[in-house]
Amino acid sequence: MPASFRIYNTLSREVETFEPQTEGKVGLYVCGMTVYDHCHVGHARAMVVFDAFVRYLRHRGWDVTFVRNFTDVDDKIISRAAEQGRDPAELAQSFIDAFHEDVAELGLQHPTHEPRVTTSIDQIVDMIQRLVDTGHAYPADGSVWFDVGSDDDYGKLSSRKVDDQFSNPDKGSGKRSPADFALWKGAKPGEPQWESPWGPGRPGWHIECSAMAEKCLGETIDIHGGGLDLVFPHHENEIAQSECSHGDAPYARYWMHNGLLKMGKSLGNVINLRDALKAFPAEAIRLYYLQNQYRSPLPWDDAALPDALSMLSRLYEAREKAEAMEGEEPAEVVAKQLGADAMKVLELGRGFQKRFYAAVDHDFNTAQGLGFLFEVVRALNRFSNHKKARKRGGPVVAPALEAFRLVRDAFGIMGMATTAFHDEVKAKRLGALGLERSDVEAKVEARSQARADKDWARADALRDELVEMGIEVLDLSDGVTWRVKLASAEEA
RNA sequence: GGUGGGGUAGCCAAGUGGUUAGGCAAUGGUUUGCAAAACCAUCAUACGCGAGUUCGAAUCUCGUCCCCACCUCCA
Repeated sequence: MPASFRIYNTLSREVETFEPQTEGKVGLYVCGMTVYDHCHVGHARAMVVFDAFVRYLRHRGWDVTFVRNFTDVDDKIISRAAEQGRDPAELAQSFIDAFHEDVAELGLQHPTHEPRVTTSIDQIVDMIQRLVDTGHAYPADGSVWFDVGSDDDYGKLSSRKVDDQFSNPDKGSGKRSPADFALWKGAKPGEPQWESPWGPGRPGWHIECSAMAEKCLGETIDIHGGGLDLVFPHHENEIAQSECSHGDAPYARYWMHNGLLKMGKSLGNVINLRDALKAFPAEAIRLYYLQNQYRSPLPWDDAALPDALSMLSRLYEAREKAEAMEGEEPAEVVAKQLGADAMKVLELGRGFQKRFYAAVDHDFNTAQGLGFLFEVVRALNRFSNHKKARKRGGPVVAPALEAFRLVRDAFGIMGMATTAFHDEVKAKRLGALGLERSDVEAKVEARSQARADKDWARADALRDELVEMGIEVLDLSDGVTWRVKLASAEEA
C-alpha cells in the first residue's frame, strides 16, 4: 500500500492529495528535450526534480510509469542542421546520444519509456485525423490547424482568454484564427517529411506530446510534468488536443511544473550540463536543485555549485565520522552514559524518517527534508567531538546512518563511498583549476617533510604556494590530507 | 495590458495559526608549531508597508508598495 502524498496542481492552483486512477500506480509524463543542442543546467533542473520525484514515489511504494520524450524533429533542429550542413536526423541523434551520456553521469534513472516524435508518426497522424473528423481541426494548404474556437475549455490551465492573447492576426498562413496552432506542417523542400492524408509534412510541436502520452500511458495520465514556461502555450494546447480527441476523458489529472533557473542568454550564464559535470560532482549538482523547493525560481551564478559542493562535503564528512564509530552496547545505555549530545543524535536519527516523509509528502518539499538531515549532521558533528564517541558511539549514530541511506534511496544523493566521493571532488576540482594531482601531492609531501624537520618557514612557504594554487592543506590528528578550495572556483 | 507567482536576518532559503528549519559568509572562542578543517558562541525576539480577525499570525482577511515569470522557441 503506497503512502499518500500531496502535490501542487497547476490546474487548480492548490496543493491536493494525490488520488491515483489505478490503486498503487502513477503514470507520469514529463516533457523532455528538443535535441538541437546540449542539455544545459536549466534543463537539468527539470530532469533532476522529476528523477528524484520518481525515485521518491517508488521508495514510498508507488508503481510509477515514467515517460519522458525526445522532440527529434522540429524547426530549430532543422535550422541548426542547415547552419552546420548536417542532416537533421543525424544532428538530433547526436544530441540524443550526448543527452544520454550527460544524464547518466548526472545519475538519472532511465524513464520507463522514452518515445521520440520520429517513431510516433502513426499515433500523431491518427490523433490529428480524429481531431479533423470531430471538427476540432481543419486542413489548409497542406497543413492542419487546431481550431481553438471549437474548444470551450481552452485556457483552463493557464487562465488565459483567447481574445486577450492574440490580437495580431497572422497573414497568409491559412489559419482561421490567430489562436489556432499547427498540428501538421506541410512539407517544405529539403526538410524531413512523412506521408499523411493531408500531404507530406511533419508534426507540429504540441501534438507530439499528446500522441506520445496517449501511446505510452493511455487517454488520461495521472501527472503531467514540465517546466513552468511550458504552461502556455504548450501544455494548454496539449490539453486541447487530447481532450477534444478523447471525448470526455481528461488529459492529465495533476499538472506539476518546476520553477526555472534564473539564467538565460541575456544574462550570459547558460552553462551546459556536461561542462558543469566536468568541474563538479553530479551529486553536488543534484543537491543544488533539491535544496530548493521545486516550484521556486532558482538563482544561478558562479557561487551556486561551489556552495552546493560545500554542503555535500559537510554531509559526506559527517557520515564518514559516523561510519568510523564502533561499539556493541545498546544505544540507550551508551547515549545515557555519554550525555546530552549523544542523546540528541540518537533522538534526531530515530525521528528523521517520520519528519522527512512528512516534509517530502507535502508538495515534494525536498528542501525541508534536507534541512532535517542537516540537523542530524550538526548533532552528529557535535557528538563526534566526545572522546568516547569513536569507540562506543556506533549504536548511537546507527539511526543517523539510516537517515543518510534514506536520502540516498529517495533523492539519489549520498550514494557514493566516502573515498570515491573525495576522489571525484579532487579529480574534478583539480581539472577545473588546471592542476596535476601528482604535482600537488609532491608539494604536500615536501611540506610534510619540512614539518617533520621542524623547518616551519619552509613548511609555511610550501603551504602558501599550495594555497595560491587553490589547494588547502589539512593537518589532522591522524595524518595530513588536502583538498581543493571551493572559494576559488571561478570557472563554473 | 492580460495571467500567474513572490517579497523571511549580511546572502541563499524552508515554513501545512501556537516548540531555535537549514546552508553560506563574517566576527570571537576551543584546537593547532602557526594555520586549515571540525565544534561552540554571536549576527537572530527576521518575516515589504498599513489595518483587521484571533487568547495567539511569517502563516488567515482587506488595502497598499515593490519584484519576477509567462503571454514568441524554451526545462
